[in-house]
Amino acid sequence: MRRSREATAQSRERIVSEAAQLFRERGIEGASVADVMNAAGMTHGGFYRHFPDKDALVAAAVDRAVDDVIGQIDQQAATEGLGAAISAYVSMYLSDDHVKSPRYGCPIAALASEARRAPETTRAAVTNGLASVVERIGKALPCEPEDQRPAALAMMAMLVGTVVLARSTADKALRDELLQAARAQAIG
Amino acid sequence: MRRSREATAQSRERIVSEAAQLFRERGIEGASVADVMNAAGMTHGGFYRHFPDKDALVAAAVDRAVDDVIGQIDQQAATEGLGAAISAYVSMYLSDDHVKSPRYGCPIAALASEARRAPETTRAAVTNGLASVVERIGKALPCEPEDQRPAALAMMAMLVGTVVLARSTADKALRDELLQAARAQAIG
DNA sequence: TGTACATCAGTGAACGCGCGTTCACTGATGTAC
DNA sequence: TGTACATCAGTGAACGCGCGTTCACTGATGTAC
Repeated sequence: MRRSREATAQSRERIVSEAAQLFRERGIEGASVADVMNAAGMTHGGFYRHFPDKDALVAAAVDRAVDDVIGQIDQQAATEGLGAAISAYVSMYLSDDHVKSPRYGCPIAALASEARRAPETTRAAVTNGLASVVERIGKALPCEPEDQRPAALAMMAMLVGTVVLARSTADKALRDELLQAARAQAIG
Repeated sequence: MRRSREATAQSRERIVSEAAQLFRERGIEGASVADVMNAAGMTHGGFYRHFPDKDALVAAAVDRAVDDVIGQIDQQAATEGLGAAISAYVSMYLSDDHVKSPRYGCPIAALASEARRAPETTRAAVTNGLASVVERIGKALPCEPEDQRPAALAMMAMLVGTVVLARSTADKALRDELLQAARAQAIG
């Protein structure tokens, strides 16, 4: 049954949105096309009316996840200033909730090691997201302008590394220690 | 054809050794049992004479990779002291070679995001490796004893994060910037 | 030490399964007049 | 505005493929006497 243009656009929107969450939660290989379509309320066959293949969905989903994160930062920066927005971002990043729920969290921390073997479109989306966040962190750092970028890169590496390590270890105490150590370094 | 005890032990050794390399290079899901067995010079059927299933091989391979890394540090520490060993480790970690060749590099950076969804045995092997490296880094850091552990955790997070990010981005210039920023922060 | 037999490491075909993808089909939507 | 037809979003069965795993088989090794 053919759908209206609006309904078609909404379907695509649901597919991308669910994919952005499922890929972060289960990994790219861990979430199948059928999984995503079911989450979007459809069967798998219709997928190819929206995307040429799974790789195209992956790229769109990573783009979406990146846009969401950057959008949140920029929105808060517009009302409360960039410094407050970055502070909030770092606090969120190093929170228990973020470690526990990759679904709505940083796509880079969730997908980074799969991205290494992903097609160019996906790698480009990750690179773009990384560059955008680093740029905003840099501007918010209280140091000499020429030191902002390296400091922002090192900060981002520590954020990503902390969350990746906290998620990979089974030891709750070690997880807490990691988060606290990173907070001390990043905030205090 | 039955093999001698010695030949059997050598076969198992080759399987674990090749698995430790292939899993780091291609990921756990990216290297099949048949791939590992071929690399070890055998066909896939014989695998189950050595391991009950692939999960057991993954755990053994991660253990092996971790032991190799820790062994290198400890060996250098025995002759040149822990400080020199950790310095060399950090330099190696933040080198272009390490980013380019996960095959012989840090198993945590290579497998961390897959480890999150891996069985308990694999997670335990990763946790054990992380704890071992952090302990050694802590002892080598020139700060108050009570600050050594958090500083070591934050340092390890930055090392892992830098390499994970450098590997996931397609942008060579950004990769170089990441490594240089991390070196400046870690080494001084 | 030598012999007869049991063991088992490794082979290669076969299995079931889930995956990405294709396809014939349906029927509501969009378009042409 | 109404009608006739073409389009195409979504369904569900089917496909080929690679995976982890199983299994009958082979023949050298290990063991019992």
